[in-house]
Amino acid sequence: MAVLYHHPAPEDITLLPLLRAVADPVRLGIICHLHSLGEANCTTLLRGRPKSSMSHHFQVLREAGILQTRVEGVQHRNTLRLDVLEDRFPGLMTSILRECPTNLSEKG
Amino acid sequence: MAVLYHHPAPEDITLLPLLRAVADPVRLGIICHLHSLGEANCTTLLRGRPKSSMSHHFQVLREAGILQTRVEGVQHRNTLRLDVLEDRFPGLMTSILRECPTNLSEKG
DNA sequence: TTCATTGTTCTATGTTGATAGAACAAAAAG
DNA sequence: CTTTTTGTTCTATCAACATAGAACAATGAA
Repeated sequence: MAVLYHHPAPEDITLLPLLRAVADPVRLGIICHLHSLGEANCTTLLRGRPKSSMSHHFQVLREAGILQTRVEGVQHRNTLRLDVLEDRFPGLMTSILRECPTNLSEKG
Repeated sequence: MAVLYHHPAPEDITLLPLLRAVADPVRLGIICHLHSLGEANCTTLLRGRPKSSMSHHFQVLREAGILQTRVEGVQHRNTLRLDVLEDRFPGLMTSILRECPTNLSEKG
């Protein structure tokens, strides 16, 4: 897993890929959970889904510039890049996060 | 064309369909053009695309609550529902419209 | 009525992308 | 070294959706 993640620079984050990434129920869920948890690894957010699926979604979010991944031992910890996103597209993430269900623990 | 359009009520506009609708290059283009033109019919925004495709995209935008269509004679005039959207998802459309190319006439 | 314009509906096609199993890779623990 | 945990990569499959042609419907003009 000595994977070298590529996190796009702020200038390279563009609207369309970002909207595409966000326009998916699973990924929207990931975003909301990351927002409430602050940081989380892939396995934490599986809900019966296969790891390969989640890994895919994290990759999409990463390449869209929405989250960044930090390797710590065996785990890959993910965080939202809120500052960067707010700087790049003011108000966008805020308006999306506002729609997150308040009680995320209902399903885990 | 005595089509009865269904425009969802503000409460029935939900985030995921809205994001889905917006996460498409053609529809993003339509949105930007509508924003700069104020109002436009389908044919005005064709750029070599078949009418059926555009009609489809307008339908998606309409059902997502992004625009409303007003029939005037043979033409169907479309407008963004900015007030409703701003009320429902504050800041979202604003942050998207901010990314519209300033010179929309480059390609039409 | 006849024709032109506008846009929808129907249908088919093709492409993109989500899902998921299996094999693999890396790190830490035993 | 072996095992366990974590997550990626590869591959295949399936579903959703964009594209587009053709026929149709409605309005207005000639």
